[in-house]
Amino acid sequence: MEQEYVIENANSFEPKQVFECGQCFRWNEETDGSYTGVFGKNVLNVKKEANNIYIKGICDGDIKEICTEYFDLNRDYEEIKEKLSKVDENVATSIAYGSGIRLLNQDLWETLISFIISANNNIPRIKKIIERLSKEYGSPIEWGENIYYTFPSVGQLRNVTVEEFREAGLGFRDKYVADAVRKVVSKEANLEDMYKIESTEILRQKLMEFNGVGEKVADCVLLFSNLKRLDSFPVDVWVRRVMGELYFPGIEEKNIDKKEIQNLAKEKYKNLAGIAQQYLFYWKREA
DNA sequence: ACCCAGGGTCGTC
DNA sequence: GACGACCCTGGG
Repeated sequence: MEQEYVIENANSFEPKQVFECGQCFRWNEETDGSYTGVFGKNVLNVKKEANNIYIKGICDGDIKEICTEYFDLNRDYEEIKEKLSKVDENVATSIAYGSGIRLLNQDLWETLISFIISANNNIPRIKKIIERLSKEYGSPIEWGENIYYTFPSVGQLRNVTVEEFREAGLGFRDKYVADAVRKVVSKEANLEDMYKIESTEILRQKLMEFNGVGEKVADCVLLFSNLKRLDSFPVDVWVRRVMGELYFPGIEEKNIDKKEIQNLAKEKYKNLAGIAQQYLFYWKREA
């Protein structure tokens, strides 16, 4: 049954920014400017009018609880923006540009697989592949006249062959995803245990034990999944570009050491580096 | 037609 | 630590 939830005075919640800042792949814009997406066993539509957020859809539980968790509603983004704006003029500008960005609390398994697929790939194609996997192996959810599909669970992928992943369009990442499924099924890797690990660095190493997960993918999973390591600072081509322009003037992009970028980020943005990354990423990509 | 880049990682040297 | 290969797709 359809449920509804309204967030009033939502200053730090702009659907376009939340869903297009690169953290998620399953939210799509509707003709009216609202966004519809699938996460867990939920299908929701999110629309902003005046300064309110109107959410409706099919929920696997209480919509308010589910939204509070997923949309990170208990975190004070006003305070975060205030803190980060003080770092320097550059960040302040990027925050003014994407002041409605929030970090979603996404399922760890889905985030892990999604970002393995993201390697050396572009966003439209990543979205297509994930949609195809969901349709092929996920579970259907009916809402109105449409059928949506959940992201496939470990169990739903356990018998999928490398060849079948290749057919789904994963390209050379087919073997990585198949191996991740195998590791979790065989309990060689345990995702639940990862929540118990305190050190972001150790957790990062743990994630990198998955084939196809290097530093960048691990950092994205740390930041964008419900592991919620806000101190993680993924450096991709866009972030490298913007950080190079802002803090390493005159040096050619490819010559900037990635470690140096991350050290600088940690020093400047401290434990909010990941959120700063999102403001900078969105700013550079959109503007 | 051709090349290039895309939220990189891996194997090899 | 550097370097090329890698599936595939869209855009110049």
